[in-house]
Amino acid sequence: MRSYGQCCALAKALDAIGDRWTLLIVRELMIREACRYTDLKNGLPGIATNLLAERLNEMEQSGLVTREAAPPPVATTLFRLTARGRELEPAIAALGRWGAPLMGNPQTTGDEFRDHWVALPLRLYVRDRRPKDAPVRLAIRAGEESLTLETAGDGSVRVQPGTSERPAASIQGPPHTILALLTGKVSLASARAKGVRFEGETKTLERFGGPE
Amino acid sequence: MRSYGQCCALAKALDAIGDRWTLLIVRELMIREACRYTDLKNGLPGIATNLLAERLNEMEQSGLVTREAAPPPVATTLFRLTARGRELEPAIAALGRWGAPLMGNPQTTGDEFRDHWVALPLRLYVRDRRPKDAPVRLAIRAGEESLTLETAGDGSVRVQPGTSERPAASIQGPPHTILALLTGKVSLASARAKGVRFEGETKTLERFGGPE
DNA sequence: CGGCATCCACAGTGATACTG
DNA sequence: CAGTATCACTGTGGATGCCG
Repeated sequence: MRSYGQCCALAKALDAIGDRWTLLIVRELMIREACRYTDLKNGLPGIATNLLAERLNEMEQSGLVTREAAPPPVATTLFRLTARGRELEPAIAALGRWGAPLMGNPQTTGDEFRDHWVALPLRLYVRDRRPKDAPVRLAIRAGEESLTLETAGDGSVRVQPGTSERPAASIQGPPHTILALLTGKVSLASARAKGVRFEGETKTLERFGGPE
Repeated sequence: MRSYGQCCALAKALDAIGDRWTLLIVRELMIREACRYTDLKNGLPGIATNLLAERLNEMEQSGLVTREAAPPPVATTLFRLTARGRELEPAIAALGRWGAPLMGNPQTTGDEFRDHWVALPLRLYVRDRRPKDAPVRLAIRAGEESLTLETAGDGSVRVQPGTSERPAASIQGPPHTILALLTGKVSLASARAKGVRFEGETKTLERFGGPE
């Protein structure tokens, strides 16, 4: 994109990440840590393959992304965010908070949905209300996506792709109902009515909540 | 712009404000409160007039901006942010923080600069370290722009365009040196060496600082 | 002068096809 | 799998014109 050519921090940020698709690529890499080209393409429905390639090159140039050749078992290139790229998290959180009211039901809007997208709001909005208690691990199966949520000890939670070993509890169901349950927007009873299956100590659930 | 068509809060936010120039228009309105078309055009060097008109229409449609006919002394349309538009402040702050390291010296980069732009970082980054003390008003003349900075009582500061009545102190000089002085990045002595003139109680200055 | 609308050259985008 | 190539289309920037 053309630079705005303005000596302003916001304009400079937009010069770097204001291009179409760029912030969504950051979103994918923030969720998945290391991605193959094809993972990115699947996680970004609607992107043209030439644009994805072009953006990845630009983002590598500007120090947001690194490209590494994975050893034989994988034998492909992996894309990762750099530290500088991960520093976009507060901006993405703020934009996501602002954009949340604009989301409609994907059934009626026809919007694309990917189960793994729920990892981002989980990471950004779910708080550990008792950070000093013993750490807890939660197994989540949101749609077809398996995630592990664990308390980080500072009030935040870590969300990793994959299944967990010996979780304190497990939740399975539609992604956005799981999110609503863990941020305290719906009760366990009404989440169950919407298809959520919860196994384990109920009071594990009380440990989690939304912001503030 | 085309919608991403994704059921994701970030994608929805970008659908609304991801267009080129849109966030910079929000920046202008956040600094100036009420703007004429021409004020916006002057504050956004490089924008084509048709694009400014088009963006303002889109932003009015999507509820970010209102247009009001000012009464006879002014006799022109004024553009303002709606409450929803002002809610973008955290996102703009986060992006600005991220973009700040990318700013170079406008002398060498050839970037455009407007004195009033400094009001945004002043408002976002300058903190009142003793919110419980009596409120204080500071007269600032950054380049050719007159601003009033006053403590809000909650640790933040308000920054308004225009001159102040009976300020506790006054600062005059190059915009970014004034910003560096008020966020505590440079001492009064070295700010003076860079062309800042400060009048009033020196300890007024100690009341202010950057984030954290 | 303030607030656009119109026109044009060109850069960015999206769909598809093709390749090592 | 990880792209590159092609091409129609849309968005952008610059200039200019119009109207109260």
